[in-house]
Amino acid sequence: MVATIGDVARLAGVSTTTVSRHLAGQRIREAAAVQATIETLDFRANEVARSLKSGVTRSIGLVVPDVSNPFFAAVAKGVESVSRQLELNVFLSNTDESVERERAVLQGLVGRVDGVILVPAREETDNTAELRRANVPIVLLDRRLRGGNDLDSVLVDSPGGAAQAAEHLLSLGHRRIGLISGPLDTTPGRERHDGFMAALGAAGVELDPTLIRIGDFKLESGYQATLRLLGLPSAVTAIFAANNLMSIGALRALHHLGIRVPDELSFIGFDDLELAELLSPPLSVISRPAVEQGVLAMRLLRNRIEGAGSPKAQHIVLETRLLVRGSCRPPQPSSDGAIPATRIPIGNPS
Amino acid sequence: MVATIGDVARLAGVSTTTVSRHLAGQRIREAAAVQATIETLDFRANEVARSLKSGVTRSIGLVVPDVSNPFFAAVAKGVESVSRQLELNVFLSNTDESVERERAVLQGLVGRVDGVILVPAREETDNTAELRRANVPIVLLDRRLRGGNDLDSVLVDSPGGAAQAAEHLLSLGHRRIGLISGPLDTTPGRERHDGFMAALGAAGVELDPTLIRIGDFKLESGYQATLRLLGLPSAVTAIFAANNLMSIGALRALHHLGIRVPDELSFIGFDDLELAELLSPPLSVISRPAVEQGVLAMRLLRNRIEGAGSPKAQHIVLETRLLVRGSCRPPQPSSDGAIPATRIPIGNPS
DNA sequence: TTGAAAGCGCTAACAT
DNA sequence: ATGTTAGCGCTTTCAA
Repeated sequence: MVATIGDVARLAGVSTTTVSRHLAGQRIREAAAVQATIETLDFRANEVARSLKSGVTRSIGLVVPDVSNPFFAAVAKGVESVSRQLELNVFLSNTDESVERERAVLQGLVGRVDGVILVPAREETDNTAELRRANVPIVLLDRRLRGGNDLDSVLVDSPGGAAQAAEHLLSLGHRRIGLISGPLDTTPGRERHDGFMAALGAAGVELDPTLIRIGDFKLESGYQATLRLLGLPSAVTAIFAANNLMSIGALRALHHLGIRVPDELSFIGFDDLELAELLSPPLSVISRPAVEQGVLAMRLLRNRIEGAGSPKAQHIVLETRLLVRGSCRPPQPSSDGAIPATRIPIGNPS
Repeated sequence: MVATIGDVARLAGVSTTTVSRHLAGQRIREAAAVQATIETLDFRANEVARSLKSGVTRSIGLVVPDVSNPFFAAVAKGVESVSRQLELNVFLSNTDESVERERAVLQGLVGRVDGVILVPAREETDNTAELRRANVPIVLLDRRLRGGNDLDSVLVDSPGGAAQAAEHLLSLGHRRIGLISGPLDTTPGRERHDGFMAALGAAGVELDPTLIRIGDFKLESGYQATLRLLGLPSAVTAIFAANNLMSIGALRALHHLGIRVPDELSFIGFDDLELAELLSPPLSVISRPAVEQGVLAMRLLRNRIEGAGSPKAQHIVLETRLLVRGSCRPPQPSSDGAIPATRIPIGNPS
C-alpha cells in the first residue's frame, strides 16, 4: 500500500543506504533518479521506523491539566509559535488535573517525543520517572514538582500576585474577605493561598477558616464556593478567586444570587479574562504572561534537546500585574452586616 | 539506560517471546519470575518498537484550527472523555487555520496514530492523501472537505443556525444588518454566510455588499469588521457575527466605540460564550453542541479503527439552538440614521 | 561515493 | 507452554 525505502531503492537501482543518504540531504550520484522515483511512488519515510532507529522524533509533548482553560490555550500558542520555527511537532495532551491521567499520558509519550513541557497535576506526585529514565528532557511550566528542582522551569510569581490582590482589597478597607483557593497540593493553589494570607497577615488581618474555600480550579467549584461564602451568617465584603475558571463560576453565582458587584461585594480574580473589560463592572484582575511562558519554556526545552543547556537547571519566574478595572471598591456599610441566606438559589451554574 | 524485553528475558531465564506473551496477558509458567524481573528492572515496553511491529499505536490525532477557541477546547473534552474509556491517547494539534500547518501536522501523524479526527482548515484543500494512503481512518468534524464525502463526518446545521439568527433579527424589524462572516472557503464560514443571506432573501431583504465583512474567525477580525461597519455612512441597526471569537472582537469594538447594546445596536453571535449571560446585556446567541460533537466523532472513529464501521460513510448533523437573552431589540429610530464616523477610535482591541 | 550487513525493540508464525 | 527465527522500515557502521 505504502512505498518503503526498499521499493524506492529497487526501482531506482540503488541500495537503501543510498536512498537513506539522499533523504538525509547528502549528495549522491543518482540524486535525480532517486528523487524522481520518490515522487513517482509518493514515498514518505516511515516516522516510526525512523524514530526506532535514530531515537529522534522531531516532536515534543505539551502536557497540561486542562485545555479548555484559556490560560493553557494561550500557553500552547506560545509553545507552538517557537516549535513551528524549529519544525517540531507539538502533541498537546490533557490530564484533566488528574495524576492518573497524567501518568498514562506521560507514559504514552515515551519514545514518541524528544522532550516534554509539563504542567504537573500535583506538586507531590512525580510522574516523570519514566521520561527521565528514557533521557527525555523535561521543562516544568507554571507548576513545580516535589523533587523536580533539577528540571528547568518557567513560573509566575504567584505569591506576589496573590499579595497584590490582597493589598488592593486591604487598601480599599476590606477586612472580611472570601478566598476561593485552588488545590493546596498544586503550586499555584498553594502559593496563591499562602501569598494572599501572608499579605493579609502583614496587615494584621486574620481570615476566619470558614472564609477559605478550597476549589479545584474548575468553574463549578468557583460557583459552589461562592454560594457557600454568601450563605455565611456574617457577610464577606470581597472575594478573591485564585484562577480564571473559578472566577467565572463565582461571577455566575453572584449573578444568580442577584448580588451587585462592586456595590454589594468587591471581586478580584487571578488571571485575566478575554471579556473582563466588557463585563459590568469591568473586572479587576491579577494578570500574568501566558503566551510568553510558553515561548520561554519551549526555548529552554530546545536547548535541552540540543544538549546546549547549561548543566544546572534554569528557573525563570515572571511577574504578575494588578489590573484595576471596576470590580472593587470600599466596603459598603450594611444594616445587619449579612446577606440573607435565603437568597441562595438551588441549582447549577449553567 | 532503559531495560528492554531482552534484558528481562535474560534475567528471568526465558525467551523474549515468553516475556512478550506475558506482556500480552497470556498465561506462562514463569509468570511470577518474569513479573518480578519486570518490576526489578522497571521495564516498560518501547511503544515505538511495538508500533513498528504491530502497526497499532493506541493513539489518535485530533487536529483543530485553533485550540484557543473555546469551542474546539470543548470538542477536545468530548473526544477525550470517550478515548479515555477506550484507553487511547489523544494528540491534539493546532493548525492555526493554515493549510500549510495542517499538511505538516497531518504528515507528522502518519504512523504515529491509529486514526484522526480532523477539522480541516479549508474546504478546498485536502491534506488527507498521506493518511489515506497509509489507511489511517479519518473523521471530519465541524467542517467538510471537498472530495471528503467518503469520510465519516459530524457537523452542525450551520445554515439553519445562521437562518435562526437572521429570522430573529428580522422579526424584531431589522433590515439593515451587518454580517461578520467567516472565511467563505471553510464550511462554517460559507454555510453561515449563505444561510444568513438566504433567510434574509426569503424575507425580501437584500444586504448591501458593504455590510458583509469577511473575517478569519479570529478575534481581531471581528474587531476590525465592526469598526468598518460602524464607519459606514448609513448605520446598521444590528450585527451578526459568525463565531465566538469574532463576536468577542465585535463586542470589544462596540465597547471602545461606546455604543450601547441593544439600545443603539442589536447583536447576535454564532456560538455561546462562557460569560454570555454575565454580560450586560446578556448576549443572545446561536448555540450548538460542542462536547457532543467530539463524543460522536470519537465514536465514529473508534468504529472505523476497529473495522466495525458500515461500509459507507456516516454523516451526522446536529441542530443549533437560538438562545434569546438580551442583546437584540427592535431598531431605534435615529435622527440621521448614521452613527458619526468620528466616534471610531484608533488602536487595537487589547 | 556506494552497498552489505547489522540491528533499533518488539511481535508473530512456526516448530517443538 | 516455550523457544527459534524472521522481520516491521529505517539508519549506520564498516568495507569496498
